[in-house]
Amino acid sequence: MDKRYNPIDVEEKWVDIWSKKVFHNKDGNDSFSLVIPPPNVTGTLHMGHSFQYAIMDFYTRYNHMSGKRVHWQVGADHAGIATQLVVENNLSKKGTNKKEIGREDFLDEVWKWKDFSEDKIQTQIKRLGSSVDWSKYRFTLDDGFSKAVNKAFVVLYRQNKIYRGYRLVNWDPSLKTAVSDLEVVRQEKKGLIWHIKYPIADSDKFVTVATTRPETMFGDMAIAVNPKDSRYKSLIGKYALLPFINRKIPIIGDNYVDMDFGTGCLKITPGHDFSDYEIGKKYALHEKNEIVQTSDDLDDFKPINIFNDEAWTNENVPAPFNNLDRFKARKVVLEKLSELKLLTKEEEYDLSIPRGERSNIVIEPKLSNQWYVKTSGMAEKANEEVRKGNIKFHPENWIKTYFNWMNNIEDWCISRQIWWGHRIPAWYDQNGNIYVGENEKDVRNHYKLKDTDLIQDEDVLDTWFSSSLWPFGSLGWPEESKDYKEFFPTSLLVTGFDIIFFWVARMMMMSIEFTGKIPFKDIYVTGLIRDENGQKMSKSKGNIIDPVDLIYGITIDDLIKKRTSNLMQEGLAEKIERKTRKQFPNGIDSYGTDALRMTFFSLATHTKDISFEFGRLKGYRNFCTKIWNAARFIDGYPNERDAFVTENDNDKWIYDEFSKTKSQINRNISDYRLDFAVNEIYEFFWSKFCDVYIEECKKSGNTANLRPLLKEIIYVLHPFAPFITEEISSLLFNDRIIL
RNA sequence: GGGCGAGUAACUCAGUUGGUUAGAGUGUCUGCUCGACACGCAGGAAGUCGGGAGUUCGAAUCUCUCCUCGCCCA
Repeated sequence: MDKRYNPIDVEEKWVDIWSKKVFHNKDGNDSFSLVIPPPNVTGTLHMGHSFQYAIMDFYTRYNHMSGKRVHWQVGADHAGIATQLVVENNLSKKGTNKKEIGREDFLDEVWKWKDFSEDKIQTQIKRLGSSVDWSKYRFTLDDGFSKAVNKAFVVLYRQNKIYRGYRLVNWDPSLKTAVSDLEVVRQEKKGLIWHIKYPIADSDKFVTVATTRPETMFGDMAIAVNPKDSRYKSLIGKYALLPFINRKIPIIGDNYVDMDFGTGCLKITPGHDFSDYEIGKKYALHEKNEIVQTSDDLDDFKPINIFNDEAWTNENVPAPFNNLDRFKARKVVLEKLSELKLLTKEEEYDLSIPRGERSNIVIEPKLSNQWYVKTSGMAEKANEEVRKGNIKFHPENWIKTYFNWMNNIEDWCISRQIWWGHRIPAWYDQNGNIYVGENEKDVRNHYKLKDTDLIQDEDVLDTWFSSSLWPFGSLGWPEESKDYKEFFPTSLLVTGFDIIFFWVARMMMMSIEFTGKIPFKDIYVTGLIRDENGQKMSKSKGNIIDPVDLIYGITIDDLIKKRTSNLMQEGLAEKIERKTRKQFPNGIDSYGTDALRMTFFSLATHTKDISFEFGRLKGYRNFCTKIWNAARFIDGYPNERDAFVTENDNDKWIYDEFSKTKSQINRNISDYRLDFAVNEIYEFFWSKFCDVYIEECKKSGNTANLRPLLKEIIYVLHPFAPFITEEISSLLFNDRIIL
């Protein structure tokens, strides 16, 4: 054995063996299963993935060693918008775009990218030693999974739990698709609010509204005031005239209006604001002969839309305001209002601007036809399981976050106007009638259509719709497959708190809906890995660390190359280079996978933000070397006995300590506290086994117990550090820990 | 506005549910090339546990309050 543990060769040897192996334990009594949160095929894996996979691998190996039948389901997610964007960027670098090459060729490009990315991801998962079952690999767009997705859609539709609706959605004008509430991020920003005078019809008076979005005035359909507001009480029932277009809009009284906000008069633009939409609906606002009217019949409600798909003003907006983008339109409106002396005030105001999480462009509420999942009933069933304790969060405090969202859940918009994804299994005839079925043949059968021309919906499903089926879909549902029967519900889900709403909650709802069972019993919620200063790792900050570079090490020049390539912003490269050189003057050392894993475990505390720390990584590399050297020392003694025999006080003491350590570790593992567990084994191995027991053995010459004890310890250590323990086991004991 | 969380050694963090002198890793200081290991060994320094008040025999831990930061939802 080498004097210093050299992880790379050892690890590559076991990676090769394990990636061909099926970790199963066919004859085990109990079963333990978990599904990988399928990584997006957008590129490569990051620290967060490695972190979670280390934890999943820990539990898989641990349960495997305790004799259970284990199954860790592996796969990848097509990640609709995200992947499509990557490929679109690649195309634009080549000087073309998706429109130019068309839907079919574009999808070919995406599939090529998927293969490329998938290959990298698989190599990475293997390199971490992950004990997944590669023979069961699934992709969310593979044939079987797509069947599950279609089936789910059709079943929900036929139970009236999916519907198509024309309403206001979050529209991303650059991607030209609807996105869900969760995909919109709010940005706090100082902005302006304007006071605008609208003439009152048949009068020489004015009413002044305050708005942050003057450009939407062409979509105004009412002015609302609080009925208790003495300033405006008398105006209720009268009409205002919309400047420039002279549309007559009613002044309505509604308690919704906050008297202290702005002027106390609110312009109501149902086609371009979510709250206004609700008010517009309440009064069923609709325009007839340039006059907006109210009604008691909801069917009359007809909001006015003033933007096209790219959020440029459309034909409902007169010249000179039409055919302008929103920001230009605002400018022109303000200028003209000012000329007419209708702009009375402009003041600073704190804005909360909605932006697309992927595109970063300002989201525009837009009226459109979309598909929705009715969530309220499903949410209630999921909540019930959580309340009863059948599904547990660890740390349990996340239950609050979960309920906070679930109790206010809204219907889920699941259609996206993109190309990469599961095409919505709905067809239309020439009259616009909707037919839903798993495929066209199924549709024709089910609806008894013969030669009717049918056109399939152009849209695809939200990626999270398919992901929500992952725990059972990946195991074979809707087929009653062997894996589904054996491993569903799964035992454990390991995932980040950031996708509790996106994914965890939705899996719960869908799983109960389709299988009648919960998808998992325990949820191990992890924090997010950040850099050493607690900063989020990102390309633009130039602080990304690739887990592979911690395993193999990387030179400073290569690291800089990695961090500064494909930067979106000019001038950033120099800054990143300076920072990187300062932090890693000599590049990054090789630490090996076991050290990285144990570092992750020690960082898996109950905190949300996890600062990734090199000091700790170094500490666990030292620990690996310590393990190696202890084994090397013990290897110098002959094999005298197979089992530990207590012969003296030293033996008794260490064996006691060992038992205590084991039971403590087992407790920590079932409590999902791997940080405690890894401390426990570290402390035992170093301070007790090495510093005291081995030293005493040396002194007394009673060394016969060293080998058998080491063997026992190596087994406890294995889920923490699988590579080094397996290597020592084969070197010293000619024995495989994982069979 | 509602909710959640953080503030403990120079740095990054634990503190397993109120119990002896508050812990770890890294860093730092002193001394060690002594037969496993300098990625080591032996020893050491280092903390008003964000501030204040309270409950208690006893508080980093419970209560109140204030300050500073962060996240999520509207």
